[in-house]
Amino acid sequence: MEKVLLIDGNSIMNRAFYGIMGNKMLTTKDGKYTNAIYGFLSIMFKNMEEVEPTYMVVAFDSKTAADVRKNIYEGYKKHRHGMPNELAEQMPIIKEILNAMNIKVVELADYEGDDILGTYSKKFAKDGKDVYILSGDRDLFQLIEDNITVRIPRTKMGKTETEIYTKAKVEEEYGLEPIDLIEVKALMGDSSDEIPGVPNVGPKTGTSLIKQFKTIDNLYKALEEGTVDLTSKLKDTLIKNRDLAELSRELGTIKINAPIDNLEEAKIVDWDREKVAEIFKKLNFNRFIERFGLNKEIEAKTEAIKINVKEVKVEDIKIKEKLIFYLETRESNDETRIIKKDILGIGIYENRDNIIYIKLNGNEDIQKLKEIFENEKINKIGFNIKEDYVLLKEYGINLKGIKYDAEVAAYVLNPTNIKHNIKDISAQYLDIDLDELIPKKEEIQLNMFEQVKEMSNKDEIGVYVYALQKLYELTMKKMQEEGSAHLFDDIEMPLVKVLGEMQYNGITVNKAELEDFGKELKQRLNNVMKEIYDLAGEEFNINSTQQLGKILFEKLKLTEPKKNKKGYATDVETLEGIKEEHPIVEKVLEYRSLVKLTSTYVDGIIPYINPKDNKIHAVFNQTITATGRISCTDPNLQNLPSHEGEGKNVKKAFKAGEGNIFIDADYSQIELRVLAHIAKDENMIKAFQNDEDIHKEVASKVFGVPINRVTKEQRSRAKAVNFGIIYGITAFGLSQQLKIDRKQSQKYIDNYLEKYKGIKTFMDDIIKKTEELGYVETAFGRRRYVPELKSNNYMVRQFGSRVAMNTPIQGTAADIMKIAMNHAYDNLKTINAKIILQVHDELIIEVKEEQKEEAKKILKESMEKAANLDVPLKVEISEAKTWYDAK
DNA sequence: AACGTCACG
DNA sequence: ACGTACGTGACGTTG
Repeated sequence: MEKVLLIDGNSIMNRAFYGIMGNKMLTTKDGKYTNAIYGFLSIMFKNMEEVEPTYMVVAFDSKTAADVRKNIYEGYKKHRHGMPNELAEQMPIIKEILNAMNIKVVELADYEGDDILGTYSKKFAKDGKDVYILSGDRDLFQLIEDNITVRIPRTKMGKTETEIYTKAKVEEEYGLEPIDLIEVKALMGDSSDEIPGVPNVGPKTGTSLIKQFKTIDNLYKALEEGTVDLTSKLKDTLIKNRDLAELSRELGTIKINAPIDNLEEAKIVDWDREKVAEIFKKLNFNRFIERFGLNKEIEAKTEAIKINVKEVKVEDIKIKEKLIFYLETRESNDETRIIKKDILGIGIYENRDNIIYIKLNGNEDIQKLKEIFENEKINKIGFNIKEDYVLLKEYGINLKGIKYDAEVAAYVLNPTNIKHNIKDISAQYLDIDLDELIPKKEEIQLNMFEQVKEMSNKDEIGVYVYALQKLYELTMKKMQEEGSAHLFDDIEMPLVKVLGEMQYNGITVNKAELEDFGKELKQRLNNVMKEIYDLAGEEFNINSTQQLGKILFEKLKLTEPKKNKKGYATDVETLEGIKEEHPIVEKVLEYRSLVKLTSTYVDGIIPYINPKDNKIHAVFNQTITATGRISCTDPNLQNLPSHEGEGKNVKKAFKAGEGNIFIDADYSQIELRVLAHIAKDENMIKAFQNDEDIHKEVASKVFGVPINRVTKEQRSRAKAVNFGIIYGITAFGLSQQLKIDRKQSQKYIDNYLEKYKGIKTFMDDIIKKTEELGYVETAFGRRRYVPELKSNNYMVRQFGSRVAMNTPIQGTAADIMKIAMNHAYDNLKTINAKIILQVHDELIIEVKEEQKEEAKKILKESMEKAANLDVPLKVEISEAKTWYDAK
């Protein structure tokens, strides 16, 4: 007899997610969860082997399926929380796999998975087939008949077993026929689905009633006739709750009338093996690939895109309009270099049939490409071109015509993606595993006879330029579709060379001065350390928060703060709170600030001073932050001390070169101005148009005092509120910041949003919009996806809404600064002034003293005209010989 | 590798 | 009843 396997998709995915593969969280290379998919397939394959079906259906709940029963009874599955994201993201993939296997997947708007299975099972059974239902849910037992069985997977000692429920087994276990289970459930209810049932009737009473009366209709008929021998209490409850019983029966009855006609569609046919192989490969399901012999399909696919790389001599290269290139490099130990790499060769994509590799033997060969690199008309297309720019600059070559950078493109498409190499980006956007296209190195060596030594990776480089070309086509199109082409072409790509310049230019640091400062700090550090040991009565590692916590809170018994996750909290805030209790606390704070200074800002920075030019060439990253800001590393010059008295001295060692001077330009209140503009808030726009002190202005409105009566204290509180607004304010956050109670801070917020109505509207609207679209945008079309807003975790959702509020503000400000940098770079070229640093709203250039006035004018104008907002952009300018003195 | 801490906008 | 302001990078300790 023909056999039918019906699978409860949601139930089995759930089982697989939570239990069956639970101990190891399987993920793909890019961190996507696959454990439920893997578990589902394992269970499915096992059951296919055991059942040997000729028909198969997998049923899933549609999003709105439960609504039908909810309309009957609003409590139905009311508190059922949605599946966790880690599981939800696996659902579309399992469906994709089933489709590739040509297994019938059914999802119907008004029917839950159970109803679909119910309908199929009855229809197939009527057709004379043996039906096997695979589910983790015992509710399905009501469907069991002579030729319908239910199979429940169970884990036992790490092994998956199947429990088989036939009609006989149900009768043995429940003492009832399967169909009777509907009636029992109607009486006893079901807490997991939130089916009410009759109060005080549990499985025992329910079962015995149904054994006696068979159905609840019979039961009630008997009750009406008074021919029942039950306790009066039970009789009363049953009579009183007849509605509930009948309602529960309706809810708990699996429907068998879903609109399904064509059973033949469920007939098993061959897989689309190529598709299945591709998906398994992507998911790293190597055991399944092995088991089903899918290697052939995978090999066939990679064979189809085999890449032939031709080696060409540098003299023979001719490039007309675009250079799609990838530099082959090797680590260099030369301490005087900025990019510590040597160029070994270059890969160039001419067309699909001409993928070229050129071996470059030293500077002489590299210079032969100078004309091409410096020809502005030849569009440069590459990967992480900023580094190429600096590297080539060290070879005396000015890379021009930078058109497209795949890393930057990937960043524009999704700034929260943390992929920064061509392999990962290709895997993501092209669905190609570059490693598979690169021939194994051993093979090369076999064919290379004696030239093993200077072995080049020509094939690898060839694969990279092949991928580059593909990425170029695909991502440019994608950016156009998404409306971010302008951001990419006119803001991000021109910025590549500016950031390269900044790194190449560097900033002069007086090493001796910094070392002297370090010596002084270390002496003081020693003294403070001894004092702490004295006060503690023992030596310990003050850097260890654990040891420090023990000393402070166990040995010295200082008031223990509530804050502790793993041990005691010992951060500034906590220590400030117990400063009065013991003199050691103040010493610890001093120690901390001295350690920070020496380790991060003196000892941490000195190794980065280039011995050849006495400069630090910090790296400015363009593809890191979620909002579009630039970040800085090796070392980070964007967080040198500048508020705290002592630490500021570090900046004294940062000096303009001989005969030069720094010009420091600062955007005044750029984020609040951006907020005023995008929120179109009348009051705030007016304040900026009149060039008023915005914090004072806000204080006046929030505290209801005339502007000339605002106290310092009020202004400073208003300033904190302004910051809070930008971050996506919470009453708690503000209360912490201002050390006031929540009610008070809530009042400030309410007042603020009452006075600045436009901002209130903006905040509400942007959250709604972000939720709808799944992403939020800056004024220049930079997108940030905010999946957090769809989380089932309240905290995560709250975070998502703050992100939705903050990103357009911080991000638009970042966009404006980038535009300003591009303009400044272009406009300052004529007077040979160099941009050397950017600190988010601050830009520092270095220029010959004679040209400082002109430089100031150009810089100020470039920044103030960067964007045309409803409020003016204001820039404050200063000049100084050291960074310390700037501002 | 993750956490705590602290420096910046 | 829960645990919160946004965005970074670097250091040292600890597992």
